[in-house]
Amino acid sequence: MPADPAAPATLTTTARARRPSVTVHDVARLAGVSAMTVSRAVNTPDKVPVATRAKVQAAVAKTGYVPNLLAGGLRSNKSRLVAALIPTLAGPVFTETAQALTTALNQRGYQLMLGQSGYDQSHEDDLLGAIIGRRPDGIVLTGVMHSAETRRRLMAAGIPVVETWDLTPTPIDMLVGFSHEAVAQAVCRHLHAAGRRRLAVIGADDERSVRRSRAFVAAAALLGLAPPPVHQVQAPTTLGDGRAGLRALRAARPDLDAVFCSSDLMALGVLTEAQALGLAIPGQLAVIGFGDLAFSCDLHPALTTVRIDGTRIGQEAARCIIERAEGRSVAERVIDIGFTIIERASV
Amino acid sequence: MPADPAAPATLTTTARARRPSVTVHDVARLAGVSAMTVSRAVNTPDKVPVATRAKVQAAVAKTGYVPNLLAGGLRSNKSRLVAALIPTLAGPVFTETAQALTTALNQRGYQLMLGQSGYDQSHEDDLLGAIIGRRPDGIVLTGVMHSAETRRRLMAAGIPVVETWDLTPTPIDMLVGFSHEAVAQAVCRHLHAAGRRRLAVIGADDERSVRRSRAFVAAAALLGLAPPPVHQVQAPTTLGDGRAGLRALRAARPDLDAVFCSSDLMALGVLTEAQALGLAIPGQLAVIGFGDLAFSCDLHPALTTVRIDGTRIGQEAARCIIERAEGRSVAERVIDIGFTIIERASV
DNA sequence: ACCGTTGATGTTAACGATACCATTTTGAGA
DNA sequence: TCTCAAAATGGTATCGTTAACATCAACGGT
Repeated sequence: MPADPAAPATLTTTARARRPSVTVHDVARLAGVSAMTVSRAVNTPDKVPVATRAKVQAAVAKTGYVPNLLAGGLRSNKSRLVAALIPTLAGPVFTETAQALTTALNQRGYQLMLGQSGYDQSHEDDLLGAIIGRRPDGIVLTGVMHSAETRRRLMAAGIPVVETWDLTPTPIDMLVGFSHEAVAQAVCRHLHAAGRRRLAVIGADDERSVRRSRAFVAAAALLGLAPPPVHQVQAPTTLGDGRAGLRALRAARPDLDAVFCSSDLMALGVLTEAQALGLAIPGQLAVIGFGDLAFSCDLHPALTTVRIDGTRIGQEAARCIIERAEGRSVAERVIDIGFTIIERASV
Repeated sequence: MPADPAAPATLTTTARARRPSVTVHDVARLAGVSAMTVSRAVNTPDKVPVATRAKVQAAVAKTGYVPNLLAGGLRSNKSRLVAALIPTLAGPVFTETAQALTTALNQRGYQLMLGQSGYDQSHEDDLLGAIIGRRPDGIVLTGVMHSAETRRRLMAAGIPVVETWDLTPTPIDMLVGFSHEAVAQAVCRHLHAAGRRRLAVIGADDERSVRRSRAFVAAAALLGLAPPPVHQVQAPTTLGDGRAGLRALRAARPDLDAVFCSSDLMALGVLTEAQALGLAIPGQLAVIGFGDLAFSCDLHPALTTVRIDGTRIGQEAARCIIERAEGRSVAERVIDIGFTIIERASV
């Protein structure tokens, strides 16, 4: 016997039925006011007398009304959406910024939309189209290296843009970051001041890390030191890369006395390898990392590293975007948040 | 001399001017077709003959047209947006899933919207309102513990929901996860089989970690072992928590021979503290973690841990949501992805 | 030559909110 | 009591797209 086609559809997950949603008009009717008043009571409660506001709120509660932000955004040209384009979520570096960004935006009623550009450039344009199509009130980018095409579209879209984690004299629009060259210089001087002379670098192959490595080598030359060998690995960096890096560097130069690692994770790798090798730190080898991840202060020995205030980057970026989204102008288009060398036990 | 007020406004970031955007109609006019044909050529190229498609594509390229997805979403009731609610981005645990989710969704033309609920419950409802207001095609939740109010609103909204990282016989809608109880049991048996008898736990105070700790204690009882002491710390867990945890546990029970840590980060803390204390691992103490983070295989000694395939969780969740968003039904509403104990050197 | 089918395209209206302007009510001051 | 500005509220049109339906041409089969 065939199943009765008139039987009620099984409850197991059928296609989403278009359910008639509750609109401002439904609420308005129930509250005995106009749709416009409902809109005002919901979005700008201050502009509505308490009595009216109460009526509307009661109606909202009773109907379970949730404003359709697609409709509102379309009409008002304000989506309350902010997009962030990051290379990857895998590295721990950007999570702090993403976290701060999300929190700061949510507090002000904005949502964060996440896009991962990857370290390759191929899909960046598709992604950008999908993002611009949603008419975000702002876009946060990581880094400053972008294809000419990307820059052009971004500027053409007229959306506020904040570039982060880097510094450039020619930002697309706004910028919150710091100088990777200055970091490398400071680290090199710090190691030199600590009496280290035979330096080396373990860096990644992403744009910003490469610039740190290069600036480190240049700074060493300026200090009259032997050119530090650079061991370069593929981003995102891992603990294993640090271990392998130390092995490789020591194979070439057994007398190294300091290593600058492009991430704390790799520095932990160096610490680990040193322990396995029975190498004393900082006695025989100084190690300095980059990023000051949460765990770095608790390592043994505690890791000396460069602290970047990723939270502040996220907060400032959010502030810039919100200012602009709400029609105010931003005085400082370029914010250099600097960095700090945190001296612990590994140097 | 005061600045001339009549000088052209400085270019520094004024409020965003409403710029007349390019619409389907502009493209249609240029291509000599109707708006509807443009829409079809853009969204369902297969349904349009090549000649027409070419005309439209040329016009799109010339005008720089970017479809307004707010408008499209409003009309078609398909936003191509998926929201993810996670406790925090800070812990490394969920990043793998978020990464996989983003990638899988982007590939199919969906965007991920991120919301951080925090470990407190207070703002969860505001956040939920903002999310539902955007009419996402799906919502991905972390964990299954949600307020009755949250569950009610979610079900009322009629949006496909995937709960992740946990198992329950009564999901809101769909679920991709594994049993924390089963993990704890397996770990306990594993340690027992390795000859360990005086076990302990360092766990976090979040719902899922607490259940692992409890199940571990229950499993120990079943094996006739002394009740393992549980050291509980606040989520998100850190390396320092692991160090402090080991110190605290050893102060109470100096003869411990195995510790189950609720995260690899804490396990690394235990390893670090053991090294500082001169405790041999695994000789004097076995350590097993949870999560199999990227670094765990490269530690010294390499960390034995429980691998959860976070990437697979993200991919399956994306698949479930997309299936439903595109009107198909999902056969398996509950997917148990299981777990694996990765045996390395620390047990 | 006729008819029904398929494929290509166009027309109209609607999704749900808010900007803009018009109207009504309120209340302070003369 | 009257006037007038400010406050409160309402009506209408519109944001840009696509669902739904309508139209028309092309074509194969009888």
